[in-house]
Order: sequence, then C-alpha cells, then structure tokens
Amino acid sequence: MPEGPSIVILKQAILPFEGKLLIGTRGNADIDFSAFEKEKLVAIRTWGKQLFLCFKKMNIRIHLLMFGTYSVNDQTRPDKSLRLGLIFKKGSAYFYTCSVTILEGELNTLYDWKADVMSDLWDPARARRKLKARPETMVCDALMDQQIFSGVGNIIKNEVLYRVRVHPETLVAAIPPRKLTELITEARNYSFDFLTWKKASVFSKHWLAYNQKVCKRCNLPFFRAAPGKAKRNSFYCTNCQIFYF
DNA sequence: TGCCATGTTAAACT
DNA sequence: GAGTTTAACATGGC
Repeated sequence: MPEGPSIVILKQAILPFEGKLLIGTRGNADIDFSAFEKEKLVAIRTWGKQLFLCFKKMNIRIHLLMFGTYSVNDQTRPDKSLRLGLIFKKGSAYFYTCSVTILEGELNTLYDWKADVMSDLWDPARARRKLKARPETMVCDALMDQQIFSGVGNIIKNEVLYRVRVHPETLVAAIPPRKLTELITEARNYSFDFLTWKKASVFSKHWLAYNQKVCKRCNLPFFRAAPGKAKRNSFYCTNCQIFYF
C-alpha cells in the first residue's frame, strides 16, 4: 500500500468526507479522541506517505507504515487491529495497523511541502539543491530520503534508477548534471505512472526492476543487494545501469 | 512453517 | 553528544 501515490488514492477515496461532521469514532489508537469527536473534518491533506485529517483544534496524522490498510464505507471488516474509525452521517473511514498521532499547530510549518513528489508544489530545483548538499550519499539512499523525495519508497526507488540507468550505489556527487536532472524528473514521473497503474490494478505488471530476476532490456540476470545506509533491497542490472564515479 | 516485505522510530551501540 | 546499528512493531503472501 503505502508509497506516496497510494496515499493520494487514499485521500481521493475519503475526500467526500471533507467538510463533514464526525458523528462517531472507534479504534484503539493511543490518542485523545475527545479532541475531535463531533467535530468537523475541515480538510484532508497528504505529504508523501502521510495522511492528515485536519480539524479545527488539531490534526490527526496517519502513516500506514509497511502493513497499514484502510476501508471506506465498509464496516463489515472485523475490528482486529482497528486503530482509528471515523463515522460520518453518510459513510465511514477505517484505518488499520497504522501509526496514528496528533499534531498540534500549523501543518504548513511542520513539513517542506515542496518536497512531496506528488504535490503541485513539488520543486525539482529545491530537490537538486538538497542533493548537492549531500554529495557523499548513495543515490539509493537519497531517493528514499523523505526530506528530499517525500513519498518515494523502495519500489519507486528501484524503478526510477532502472529507468534512468543509474546504479543504486552511485554517489550523488558523481552523477552528471543532465543525468541528475533526469533522475529528479523521473522520481515524479514514475510516481504518477505508479498512481495510474495502481488505480487500474495493474501496478505490479509494470515493474521493470523491483522484484525482477532478469533485465528486460538485455536479458541478463538482475542483481539484488541492500546497499547504502537504508539497507533496503535494490534490484538492478549491472549491464544497463551505470555506476558513475 | 518460516521468511520476507511498498516503513519508521526509538533504543542500544560505538 | 554524534553517528551508526539493531530491535521493535504489525499483517499477509508465498
């Protein structure tokens, strides 16, 4: 579920509840439910992999982590691991197995909204400046850095690197300028392809790198390793993806 | 059954 | 303290 594009889909699914009054709540989230019970859901926002439910006095931040799920207008699911259920006059939004926290204060000041690859505010020049400030970072780590590419997860990382033909262990400083432009551009482009394919339920059919065994370009076997500080799996072709140094 | 995974955080280390 | 590594959490699929 939970890379940036999936959270955009989640937002769209619950958008009908924006501006609506909460009439009930459920769940075992470790938060003060009285802060928003019977309140109006003023706005729904996303930043990368996080969803914000904005109320007059506070915001609820929901992060699906690795296994989080949700259901909309469906209360037939067992309440096992139900963290937060929001019940409206017409419908409901239930969140399972996720992180639920309360955020006080102005959301706009808490996050760099220009870092969200799915956002209209996405600023590639800003991402580039952040990359320049971390020259010794492996590109596989840089892509996963939520402060630079908010919303990018391990699948997007692998697919972007394959698309632009860059080896995951390449250091940011070694990437030629035009290639860096391409990388930053594709981080957003691929995320929107992800969104399209996910909506059409054909997402995994389009994987060219993630979980792949053979390179579709050259037919040679893929490498699989967990380099960098993040130690997340990278799938790559050493024939097609260049290691710049 | 055991292992692994679209993620993050906090504790435990050096 | 800093920076780094490990553990923890939780669910479903193979």
